[in-house]
Amino acid sequence: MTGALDDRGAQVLRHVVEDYIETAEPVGSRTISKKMGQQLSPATIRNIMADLEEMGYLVQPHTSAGRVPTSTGFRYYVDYLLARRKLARPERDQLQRMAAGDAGSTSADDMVRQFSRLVSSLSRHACVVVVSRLSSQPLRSVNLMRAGSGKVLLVTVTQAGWVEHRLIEDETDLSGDDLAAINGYLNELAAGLSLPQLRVKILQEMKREKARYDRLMHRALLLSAKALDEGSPTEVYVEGRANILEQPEFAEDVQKLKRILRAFEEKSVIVRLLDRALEGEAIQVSIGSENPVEGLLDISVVASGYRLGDQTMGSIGLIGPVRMDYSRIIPLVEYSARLLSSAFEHR
Amino acid sequence: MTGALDDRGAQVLRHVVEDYIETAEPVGSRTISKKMGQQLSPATIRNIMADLEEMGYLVQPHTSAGRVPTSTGFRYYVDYLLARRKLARPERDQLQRMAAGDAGSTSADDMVRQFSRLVSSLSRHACVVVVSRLSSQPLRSVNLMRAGSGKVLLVTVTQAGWVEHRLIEDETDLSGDDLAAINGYLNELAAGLSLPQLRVKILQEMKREKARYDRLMHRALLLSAKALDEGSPTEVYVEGRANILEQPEFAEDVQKLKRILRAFEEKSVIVRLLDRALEGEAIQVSIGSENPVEGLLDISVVASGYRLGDQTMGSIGLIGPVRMDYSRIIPLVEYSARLLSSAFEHR
DNA sequence: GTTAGCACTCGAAGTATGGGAGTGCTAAAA
DNA sequence: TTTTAGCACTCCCATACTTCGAGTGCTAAC
Repeated sequence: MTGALDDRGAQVLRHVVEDYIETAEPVGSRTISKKMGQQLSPATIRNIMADLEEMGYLVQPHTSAGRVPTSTGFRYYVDYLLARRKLARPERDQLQRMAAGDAGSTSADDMVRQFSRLVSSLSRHACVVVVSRLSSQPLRSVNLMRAGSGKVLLVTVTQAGWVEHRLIEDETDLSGDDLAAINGYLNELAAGLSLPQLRVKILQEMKREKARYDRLMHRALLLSAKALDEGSPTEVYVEGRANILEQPEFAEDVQKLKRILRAFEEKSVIVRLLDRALEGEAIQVSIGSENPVEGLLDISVVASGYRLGDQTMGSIGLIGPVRMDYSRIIPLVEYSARLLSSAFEHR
Repeated sequence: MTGALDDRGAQVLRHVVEDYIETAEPVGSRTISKKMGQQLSPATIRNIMADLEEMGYLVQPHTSAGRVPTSTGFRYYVDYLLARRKLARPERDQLQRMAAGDAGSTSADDMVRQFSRLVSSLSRHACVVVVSRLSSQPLRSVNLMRAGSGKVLLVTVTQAGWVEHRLIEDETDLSGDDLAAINGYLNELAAGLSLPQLRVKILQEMKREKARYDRLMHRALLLSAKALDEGSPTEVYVEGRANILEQPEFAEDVQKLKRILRAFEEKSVIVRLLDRALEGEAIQVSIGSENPVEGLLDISVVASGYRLGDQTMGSIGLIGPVRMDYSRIIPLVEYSARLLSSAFEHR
């Protein structure tokens, strides 16, 4: 199976894929012949298609139906045949406005949510944004606040504007003045560090402070160390789930639909779908059976990491049917990822 | 239409509703006759059912099919015929553990999310929790933090443990010491007040400070006043959307399904569905056509407000098909609302 | 190597057909 | 007067059968 393709075979495959993307129906030889300007008769096309089938790029749902591309077929198309369309001007403008314009007064959180919603509506697929390496970002400020008797809240703000808070249990209540003093001290320590770095620093300081017997500061360090042990959770934003319903292939088969929507309820599954994209910055396309979640054979994921500074910080992806319009979706995701990167950069 | 029901009619209606809830199929006279211990023959039941139909409590999908309760029928059932089952012990225990046990170390946010998820899985419907009157809660502490050049973050923690933050634009950068001073001052002002109250107080103070020409404090007040102008957003938690798919009546009709899932994407729609429950503490049942969102004729909402202190703070609701098991769902929602109230009380 | 021609396949859509669940009505029984 | 047995009737549903057409594979001619 799966031999090399000559140019003609490739062109036929391309047309089959593109027609199938458009119509969601099996494609016949006559259609392809027409699409190729009748250089070749349907009969010839049939021969070529039979070859393509033998090589594993196409299948027939049943004898005497047209052909449908397999995952392998789509993969070949995406890797070698795809004519990348540039993103349309108005879409680019919309995205840019959303990513940059609001940056001023919107929290990072809201910005991502709105951005993801826009991408989902532009693509007419479900859009997922994962924010995962929060803890590796350098901090802008750190603050302990009172949050009830026996409880203190540690609020951290990263330089990119992500706010995070965690509750710490603490038997002895600290006075407002104490907290203020601690905060001053903590912020000095934290300047420019990431959370794990801060944690290390705090542990070092604790040894020194122990010697100095400054009870208050020791207490501060103890508290923060406790909070930082946990590590940051991964944030996941999903918008446009309902777009899945627009796909004719799912509207017919409620079982598939169920599986997919159930999967969307579980954060961890979504993260798993996208986490390959976290590796690098390049765009990742997982087609049908290729994707890392078993049981979701009917969906594709187009995702890309985005970075902050010099490391990837999360990923943005579109989830739709295998039959998605990659030539439009891939540039869209690429551009969106780049925009996200720069939006965080310029905060 | 819609006359009074004698006892026999009511009993028949009750059985029709209950059977329909169980089977999702039109109910015939023979079935009812059996259910009632054959005190009455099918023929008699038929007469009664014909009456019930005339009064608007039942309909026939077509001649020679059984009957299905109308919204009016369900309404009558809920108002007068419902035998309220008590919540099963293990379910109560689970809920209690979730609401109380975690209260210590979990943020209010997470607690609500997990609680809602549990309620959804117990009920096998979609569970929504709305947190809307955040701003009326008394504050525990307030804090300004640096959040980038020209930006300051105002973090507020309410006594019930809700954390909120808002970004404020601010041209001149304040030093750490300045912020500390401001925070001390703000916290003194804020003690025991709710956000709007704090806002009023700040505006008062601004007048006085102007006279005193204390530039720093004036600046602090200006910042906070700006942030507080906006009012708190309403938080919405939805869990278990996919449960909708389990209902046979929706699995068949993809159009309905689409409408419902689309509605779930829009926060404002969900809030609208539940906001009747915000009025008081009593349980609210909106059946089919009764519910405030047009176009969602096939779903029912069972919701109840929950309170913090002496006023309702939000609501919790279950959303499912009209044919939901009210006798189980109503006590579940009631109990959940009460638990939420007390969970917030004891923070 | 390409193509016209043709028999063949198979699903989709349309058309009987019988069975059954359930009804309404009537007339007799209680 | 209320209840019930009896019965004709209605209409959905499942099944089977037919037709239609899109599309194929193969063969033989170009």
